[in-house]
Amino acid sequence: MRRHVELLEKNQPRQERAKRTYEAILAAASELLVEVGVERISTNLVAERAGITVPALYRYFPNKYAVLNALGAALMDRQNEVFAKWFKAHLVDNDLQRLLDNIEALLQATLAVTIERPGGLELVQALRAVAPLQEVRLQSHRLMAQQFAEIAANLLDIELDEALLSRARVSVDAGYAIVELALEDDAVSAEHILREGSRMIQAYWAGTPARPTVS
Amino acid sequence: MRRHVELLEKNQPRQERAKRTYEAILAAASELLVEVGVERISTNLVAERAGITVPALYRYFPNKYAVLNALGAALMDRQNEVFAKWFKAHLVDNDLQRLLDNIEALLQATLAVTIERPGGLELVQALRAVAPLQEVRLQSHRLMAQQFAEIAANLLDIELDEALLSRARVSVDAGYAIVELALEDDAVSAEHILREGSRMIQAYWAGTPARPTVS
DNA sequence: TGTACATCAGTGAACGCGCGTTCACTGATGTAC
DNA sequence: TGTACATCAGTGAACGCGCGTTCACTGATGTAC
Repeated sequence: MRRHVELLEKNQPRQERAKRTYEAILAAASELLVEVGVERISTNLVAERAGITVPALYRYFPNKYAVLNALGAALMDRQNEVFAKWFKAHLVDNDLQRLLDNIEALLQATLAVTIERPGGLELVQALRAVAPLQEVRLQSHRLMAQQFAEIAANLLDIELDEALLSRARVSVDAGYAIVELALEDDAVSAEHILREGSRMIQAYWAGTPARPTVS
Repeated sequence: MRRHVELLEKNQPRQERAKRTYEAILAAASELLVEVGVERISTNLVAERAGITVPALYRYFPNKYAVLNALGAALMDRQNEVFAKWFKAHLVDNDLQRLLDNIEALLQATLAVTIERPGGLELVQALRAVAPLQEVRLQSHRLMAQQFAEIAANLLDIELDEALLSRARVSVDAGYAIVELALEDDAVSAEHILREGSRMIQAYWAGTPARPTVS
């Protein structure tokens, strides 16, 4: 029913000038995502804002979805990076509890990465709502859940089965829901929301059965 | 920056024929939300699918956002209704534990209501991503959080402060995140996700301090 | 170090199309008498 | 019970506009010699 949309980029920028153009396109798209929204953004608008003509944009991207895809992939990479750094910083002595104690820091860092660039929240919401872009976000969440589940299986000395993977995935998606909630509703306190959200995830994992230690 | 968009409906359908037309518009919009997505849906497309001409659509709605707003409001109403019915069914003997024990049923019912009509998931995602429609969803979530917090304050005999409200809101948004996850990723088992999600919310509330009973 | 030239990068102009929106109009409905 | 007629509902045609996309072209860059 829904036609396939090409998301791959076309020519890669080679010269210096081209790289600036490429970056200008991404920056312009970010701004417009905030100003006019996904449903109104267009290649014409992006090119104009970037200070280039439309055919110049077409040199690098086949359509607007490819532009948003590039932006989305970059954000997902940054989020995955935050996740990896967090493990590196707090995974010591094979201690799951220590990891859990620092979940609030993970949510805060994820929030920070998302608002760092203009249009971060709008981009995440667009990745959810626009079918051709959904896989970018889903893959990122699947990857994080997989990594989380592997580490948990390791620390708890239990098998990585579907139940554990579901647990991890629920945690990942709940974590992002909390970050998005903190960003999208001005009526709530972002600080309180992140704190409560991390408590929820902590409480959830506190009840995970570990293999009884043989002494 | 972002221009104001009129969401109010114009003329109300009065005659029988008009009501059929009105319903046909909503049904067509639902279908097209699935087929072409929010970013591609248009009044022209909706009118054509509904079997009417465009000016007939304009008789009832000022633009496509108003159509989506009407659909969204209807879905939010249904979700609020599910929430109210759930309380009615499981709130007995002032027992919070009993309520928590049945959270999975609430998630299942919410999921059922969302897939009941075509385009349910796509609509929820659109409500998130399209700025003029965001308030519909946010208001619904705020309302549920408020109701949940009031009941919890009552049952636990504690004060309804911002912390409790944050708790309730985090629970509500986590709940919807879980339902959406179950719907949007074919790679996961909806059943497992709902079960784990309800366990998470249960674990979260299990740690809520109640006022110590005076004996 | 200088420059010829192949390649890369970006432009101007044009196209057909679907969009949102409005108009004066015809036809359908339902009710007052 | 019948019908005149006020009101409601929907149409056909038209508009200007921004959209996506392509073309033959000019200009910029950088490197081989």
